[in-house]
Order: sequence, then structure tokens, then C-alpha cells
Amino acid sequence: MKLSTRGRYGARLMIDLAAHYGKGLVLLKDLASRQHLSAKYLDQLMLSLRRAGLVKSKRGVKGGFQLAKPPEEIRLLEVVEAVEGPLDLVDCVAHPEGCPRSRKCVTLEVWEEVGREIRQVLARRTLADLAQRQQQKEGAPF
Amino acid sequence: MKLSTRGRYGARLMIDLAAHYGKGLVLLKDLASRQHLSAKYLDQLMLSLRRAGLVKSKRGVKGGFQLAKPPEEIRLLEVVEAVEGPLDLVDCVAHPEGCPRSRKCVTLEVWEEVGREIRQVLARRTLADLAQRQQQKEGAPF
DNA sequence: CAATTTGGCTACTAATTTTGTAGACTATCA
DNA sequence: TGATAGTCTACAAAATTAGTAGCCAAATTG
Repeated sequence: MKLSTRGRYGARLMIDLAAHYGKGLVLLKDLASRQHLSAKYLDQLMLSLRRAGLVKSKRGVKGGFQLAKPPEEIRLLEVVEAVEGPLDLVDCVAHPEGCPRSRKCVTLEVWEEVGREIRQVLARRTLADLAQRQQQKEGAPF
Repeated sequence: MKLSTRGRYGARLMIDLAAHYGKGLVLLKDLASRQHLSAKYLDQLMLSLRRAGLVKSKRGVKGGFQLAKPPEEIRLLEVVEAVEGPLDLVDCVAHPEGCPRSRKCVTLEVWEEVGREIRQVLARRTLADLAQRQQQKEGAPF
């Protein structure tokens, strides 16, 4: 019941990109060194984020990454689902037909409800919110 | 971000025990065959549930298991946490001192909030609720 | 156009976690 | 005292996650 590194790193990555929004492209290696993460691994996360339509990239000498839309329009939920896959507590929520018990399963309903709740919390936060809070914290003494 | 089999089986186990509450001890092997699970694996889950004070057991010839308190007083949250451990999305919620970033980490707050929400949903359901719903569903045509 | 930079993508390996099994031990009852 | 049934630790197999390697494709610059 833990978020994997993909979700955690993905969130940090996108908040970083949000902080640089409107200031041109950001290099993957800069992102990696700022966040103390392996560039090669971030590379993979970027693949997912790009395919989900959350970041745009440009290759070659003056290349880099940037958010595909303003940080106000990107919710943390989208980011996490892009890199982690659907946020359900159990697979049978998405594929109830695979389980013969699903029709008579009381716990299934509960797992569904928890999933909805998780998505709601994550959908409340946009990258703009988070980037702003981040900046406030940076300024604080510690 | 999935619940493991421990949480899923644990819930089914306890709902089964709730349905038999007040009717004497239940044998592990009966529990296992009713739920189509390995007795040896359930054995382990029972260990956790007993240590958490949720079930009582008796050894020997007329032994078996039963809930340690009435089903109305056991919440799904207790069951899941007993077999899965603390329901936090990230470890740094429980151990922020291990991460140098924790003080300035904006995502930490979000993960904490999600954790609270998950616990709230699971705390709303008691084993009595679930066992009753279960019985209703059993009776239904399909 | 050739060299260099930077992202795109696939495949693989290593580490970790999850899922289960084996087996020896202990209590209880007839 | 022998059979039954829970207790507990350790181990093994399977699955998932985390991270690396390496080659390809596009853009820029000289």
C-alpha cells in the first residue's frame, strides 16, 4: 500500500517543471541533479508523462522539457496516474469480470470507495498550488 | 499502490468470522476452504490478527478461532492495518526524520492527507456492517 | 553536411517485496 | 498417550520495482 518511487519522483519532477514554467525549456540532467535522481530513470518517467500529454519536449542541442499546459491546469492526480497507472486498491475494481466473486463481494465496494477518495484528494491539488507552497517553504528559515 | 493479498484475505477472513460470531469456534481449515485460500497462509494472517487483539484462539482438539470482540466494535481499518501495517502512501510520513527533505517537502503533506482519508473510509465500516451486507448479497439471485 | 547535443525507446539486470510452504513446537482433549 | 489444532520461525518461489545500458532520432551549430 505504498506509492512507488515513480509516483514520488514524478510529483517532484512536475513541481520543479511548474516552478520553471514560462522560463523556457529545462534540461533533464538539470532536473536530475536538482532533485538528486538518476537522469536515466527520470528519462523513463518523462516518457510516461509525455505520452500522458502532461509535458512537451524538444530534442537536440537547445532541447529540454516543459509543461504541456499551465501549472494551474495540471492536477497531481494526473501526474501520479500517468506514472503509476490507475490508482485502485485492487485490480478487481477495474476488471470485476475476472473474479467470480465480484458480484457478491462486499469488500469490493469498500475498495472502490477508497479509490474514489484517494483520487479526490489528489485531484484537489494543482501543480500551481504545490509549486507556490514549495517556494514559500524554500524561503522559510528551515 | 495496490492492497496486497494480506489485506484482501484478512478482510474476507474477518467478515467470515463476524458471520459466525456467537456460534462457537471456527476451524482454520474450514475458514480456508470456505474462502478458497491456503490454510498455511491464513495461519500467518491469524498470527497478526491475534497479536493485534482482534481474534482469540484456542488450541488443541476443540480449538479454533473467534472474534475477540463483537463485530460492531471492529472496524475494517483495524483489520487491514493489522495485516498490512500502517496505511501510509510513503514511509516518510511515519519517519520524516529519515529524509533531509521532509521539512521542505510539499508532497509530504499531500501524502499525509491521502493517508488520513483512506483511514477515514476504512474506519467507517465495521465487521457487523460488512457481514450483514454480505448476507444480503448471498440471498440475492446473483 | 558532419559533429555534437539532447531526448526517445527497448531490453535487460539487480534489488526488494510479496506470496506462499515446510516443519518443528505447544496446548488441549478424549 | 495419541490425535488434533493453533504458534512460530525460516526458507523458497514468484512477482514487482528500481535502475542501467545502449542504440536510435531529431535539432542545432559551424
